[in-house]
Order: sequence, then C-alpha cells, then structure tokens
Amino acid sequence: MGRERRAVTIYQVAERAGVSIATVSRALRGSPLVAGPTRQRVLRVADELRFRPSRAGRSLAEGQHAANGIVFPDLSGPYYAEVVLGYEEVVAELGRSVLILTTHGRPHAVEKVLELASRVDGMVVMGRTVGDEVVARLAENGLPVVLLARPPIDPAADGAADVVTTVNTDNVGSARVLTEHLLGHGHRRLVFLGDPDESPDVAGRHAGFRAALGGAPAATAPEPVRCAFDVDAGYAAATELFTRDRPDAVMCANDEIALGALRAAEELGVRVPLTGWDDIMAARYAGLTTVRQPMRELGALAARRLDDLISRGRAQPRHQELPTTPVIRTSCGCGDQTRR
Amino acid sequence: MGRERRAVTIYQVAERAGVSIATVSRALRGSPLVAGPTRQRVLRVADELRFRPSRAGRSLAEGQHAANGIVFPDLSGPYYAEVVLGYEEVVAELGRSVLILTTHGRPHAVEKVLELASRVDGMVVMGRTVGDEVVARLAENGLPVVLLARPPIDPAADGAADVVTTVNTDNVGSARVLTEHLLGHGHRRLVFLGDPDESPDVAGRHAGFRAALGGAPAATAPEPVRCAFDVDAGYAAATELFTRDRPDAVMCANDEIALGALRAAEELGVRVPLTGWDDIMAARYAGLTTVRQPMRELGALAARRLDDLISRGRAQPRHQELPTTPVIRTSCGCGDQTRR
DNA sequence: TGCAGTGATGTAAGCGCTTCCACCCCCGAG
DNA sequence: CTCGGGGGTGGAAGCGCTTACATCACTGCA
Repeated sequence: MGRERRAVTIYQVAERAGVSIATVSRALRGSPLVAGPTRQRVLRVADELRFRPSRAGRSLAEGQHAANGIVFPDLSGPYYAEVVLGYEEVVAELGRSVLILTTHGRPHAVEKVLELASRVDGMVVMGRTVGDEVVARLAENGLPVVLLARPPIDPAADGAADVVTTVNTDNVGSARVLTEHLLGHGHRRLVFLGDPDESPDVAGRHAGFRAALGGAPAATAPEPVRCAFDVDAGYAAATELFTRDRPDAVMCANDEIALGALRAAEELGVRVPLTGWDDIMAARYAGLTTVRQPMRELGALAARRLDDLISRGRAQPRHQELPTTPVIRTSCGCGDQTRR
Repeated sequence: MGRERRAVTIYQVAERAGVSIATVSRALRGSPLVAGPTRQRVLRVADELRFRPSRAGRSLAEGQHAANGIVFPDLSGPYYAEVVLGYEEVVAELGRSVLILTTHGRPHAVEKVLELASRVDGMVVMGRTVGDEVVARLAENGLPVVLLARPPIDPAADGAADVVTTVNTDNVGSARVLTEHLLGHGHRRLVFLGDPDESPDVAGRHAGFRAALGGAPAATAPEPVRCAFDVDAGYAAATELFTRDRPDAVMCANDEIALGALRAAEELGVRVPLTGWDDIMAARYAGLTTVRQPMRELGALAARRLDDLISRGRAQPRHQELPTTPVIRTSCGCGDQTRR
C-alpha cells in the first residue's frame, strides 16, 4: 500500500494543471493576475492532489513565519492558562499560529527562548521567566516583544524603544484598596505572605500594601514572609508564622497561598483574617476575599499589541494597565452575609 | 541608529571566519569533520555576530520542523491546562517546539488543524475537537498523530494503522466503581448529568455508569440529563431536574457540573448525593466526591508516544489506558469523617 | 620515491515557495 | 495596417540552510 507517500509540492500541481509554478502560486494566493479559467483549473487540481503548501518553503520565501510565541513560567493554576487562552484566541483569529514555551524555572530557558525567537515574528514574555537582558537581546535583533505582567525594560537599551511594549494589571492600586479594606476592619498588625522578589506582580502588590500602611498611623507591617506560590508553601509558611506570631490579618500574594494559610489557621484553631489574589475557582468555595483580574483580556490585549508591533511597527498605547476588581467574601473578616 | 538590522546569516559568519558556509554549518552542528582550530574560530565569530540559524532555512533543508502540535477544545478549567503542561514539558525536553491550537468549537477548526499540520512533525488531537475524518486525512498524508481522550479511529482507514495511536484514562472502569459506591449507599434511582455525545470521555463514563446499574437488580437510570461542561450549565440543568424529579443520587460528568448541581441543591434546600470527575482544586473545598485523573502524565505520555511515532515510525503500546483513582469526600453521602 | 588512503574543506545542488522581470499575444487607437 | 500598451504567463533568482560529492594536501607504507 501507499507507504512512503511524499508530500505533494507546487511543482506537481503545476505540471498536472499544465501551467508554471508561478501561476499556481498566484492562483492559490488569489492574485488578480490570473485568468479565470486558469485559476479554476489550478484550484481544482490542487484540490484533487490535496495540495498543502509547505510552511517552511513559504516562510523562507516570505521572510516571516506567521506565528507568534508566548513564554510563561507555568500553566498550573488558572492564571496562566487563562492568559494563554485569551492570547491564543486572538492570535488564531489573526491567522497566525501560536508557539508556547514554559520555563518551569528551568535553567536552559534562555536558550529555549532564543530558539523560540527563530520561529516567530514576535512574542509575549511573561514575568518570572527570563531576565531583562534576554528581552533586550531579542529587541536588539528587532524582534517585537510584548512584556506581560512585568515592568518595562530600561528604555535606554539600544533600539528596544519601539519594539517592546508592556501590558499589566493594576497591582499597586488594588493592593492598596484591599489593604485599606483590611485596615477598615480595624486590623493594624498586617503581614504580607509571599515573595516580592519572586515576580513583578507580587512586588507590585507588596508595594501597594506598604503604601496603604504608610498612610495609616498606628499600622505596622513586619517584613514579608516569603514563600512559593502553591498551596503547600502557603500552608507551611502560615503554620510557621501563626505558631510564632499572631498578626491581625494576612495579605497573601495569591489565592493558592491564601488557601494554604486558611487551612493552617483552621488546623491551628486560630482565626486570622486574610486575603488572596486572582479569584481562582476554589476561592469562591473557600469564601476567600481576593482580587479578580481580567486574565483572558490580558492575554488578548497582549496579542493585539504584539500585532501592532509586527504589522504596524509600533503599538498603540506603549504601556497599558488593566483595572482589577476586589472580590469581598468572608475570609477578610466580613460577615457571612457577603458570602457566595 | 541601527534600525533596519538584517538578521545575520550563515554567509556572513562564513565570510568573517574565512571559511565556506559548509564548514560553518558543520562546526555549528558539531560534525567531527572540522579541525579543532577552525571550529574554534567559527564558533567565536558566530558568537560575536550573535548568529542564530534561520529556522525556516533549516526546516526546509532538513525536511522536518522539530516541532509538535496539540489540538484541544479549551484551556479553561484545569484539565486541559494540565494535559498541555505535561505535554509541553516532555516535548521541550526532546528539543522540539510546541504549537497549540484551541478549537473553541470554532467552525473553521478543520482548516486550522490542516494549517497546523503543515508546521509540525506530528500532533496530538484531543477529544471534542475535530472529527475522525480529519484525523484520517492527516494520517493519510503520513503525519504521526496521537489521539488523546478519544477512541481509536477505524483501523481500516488506509494507511492510518501505524501512524495513529491513542492514550486514554479508564473512564468506564472508574465510572463503574463510582456507581457501585453510590449503590453501596443504598441509592437506587440514579441519574447521569452530562452529555455522552459531547465527548468520548463522557461517553465512557456514562457507559460505565450504565454497566454498573445493569448489574444491580432494583436500580433504575432514566435518560441522562444533558448539559454543557461548566458550572452554570450544571446549575441550570440540576435546578430544572430537582424541581421536576428527585433522584436518589446524581453522577455528574465532571466537577464543574457537579459544583453547579451542588449549588442548585443547596439553594433548593434539598440534599442530593452526587459525584464529579477530575478532582479540580475547588472540588476539595466543596467536599466533592470525584475521580482523580493523572492529567499531566496523560500529556507526557502522549508526547512520548508521538515521539515514538516520529522518530521510530511506530509507537510502543499502540493504545494505552491510564488508571484513575476515586476520591471519596462527602458529597456522595459519606459521613464528614472523610472530609478534609 | 610514488601512491593509496585519510582528514579537512569547498562546491554546488537542492528543499518548496514567492516574486521580479521578461515575454508574448491581442486589442484598440492613430 | 501598424504599433503602443496591458493583461496573462513563464523563467529564474533568490530565501538560508544541509549535505552529497569533489577536491586537495598530507601521511605512511611499499
């Protein structure tokens, strides 16, 4: 049987249709310089032969890939998944393919990002993945880059100015609002649970937290208690914290940490008001007060800005910040009436 | 300043190093046919020039992409995200890139899948995305395909036999176990909430459900109540169901549906034992009895089988089924002692 | 001293496509 | 009746790489 079936090329279509490959190419891409009957014939033959143009050939000839990349640290937890989803949707709509790269904190990330760069016309780079020097290098080579959930890179960097753009959510402002909410409950000794050095997002949240505390007279905030992003890390850090100290309230860097802290408090039999961030699905069931971010929109927006960069050479708003909305449930100390 | 920076090619490296492009190519890919000093020089120059080989050129010359694709219906909810994560990890480890394609139930999915096919050396196609005829067409062209969470295609299909493989979890068996658990509680009138026609996974779960009921004398199962996969759909369907009828217990096609049904029961003030599927994070907080699937492993396994297909021409086990584990919490009617 | 063998390098032929440019034919205007 | 012009088509030159094959300079052995 027909094993060893070689892919059909434009040459075979041309031959069978009795025209040159130039004409086939033109007919296929809808050029107006092809006579009606010729076009018909070529199209019919291409269909009969199930011809599909080679992507590599096309990319090489055109000098572009019709593909975009996205680099993120992880996909567990809904945050990144939603962002990627929003991104993919828009990019696909624009007729381009999507390449993904997860760094997992892998050490070889830089090499992989560079490799990715050679396959795409532009890419989105999220926080907690690779350093600014890598981004700068991409920009130097003229590759359009959108930074997502991370601050702009040094604009002094060579030609980076018009080739890298940022999209973020308002971490600082929301953290301030949330902190003020906590202060409004009368809490004064607040601790921040999460590592501001781990990600730009967390850094922003911590900054807003401190800013709000700065405006409150008697409020105090010890050093942040650093911990990783998962439930277990939150549980461990909170257990340690609560046995050593008893803050009035705890602001957690994200929902997973908060969920872990909630469990720690429950097991220790103490009641500590706390808040999360992201509004993951489990947050509702745990009654977690948190902050909802427009994750999907974030991804979609990044895709749009990247498209600006790729096809128009520059992006509309160079830096964009999306608003977030606090979701008040019960974990912050609000009565059960707000639950659900 | 240096705008209009053309990408540096192998020719420039060759020229600057005083050798031919063949030698540069060899040096770069570590061929043993290059003298030590020459190699050093080429490598140094390539580094100075920040040379990165053009992927399109390489792909065209080598006749392969060093990239794999994956097609899935969605990314919201942890299920697909975890699968993709496991997949990406393994594929990246194998030194290949990952292209993703979400169908969203888009009508143009077929065209997009074909387009994807022209960019990869093989791909994973999940359930609920495109029909078997599309898979068959890919197989006909000799493209390695791994079917994930969907049954094998008709093996009679031309040359598909050695080029498509499947990876699944044991839906039927687990559904039977779970159903027997429900029967063990004394429940007799059971209804299945979810649409067996919507996805092969659900079909399997429903089949196991019916099989278990078939072995129980007095048990009855009305027609399944069909509904989509999200919380709201589950809520709506369950509300309708519970006001019209009062089954002894409900088996939901996945956790989201179960979560919606749980809310419906709560709001109606009725107590209906029910179960979910997937063990998403929120399930723990809702006390949902469910089934845990090794999602990440599923993705990883698919990646391995695909690699078998691509580099060895055939996959180890042609069809593979991963075990799942029931997670008994309280929603099924078990006492609170198992809660956590 | 000569020659086969070997290692290092260069030459050039693709890979499959797009597109510039040349070409040809046919039409209408002078 | 001739000739300029334009639409339709083919020829061919790349795009940047890999690799089979040719080439060349040595080495070591007869």
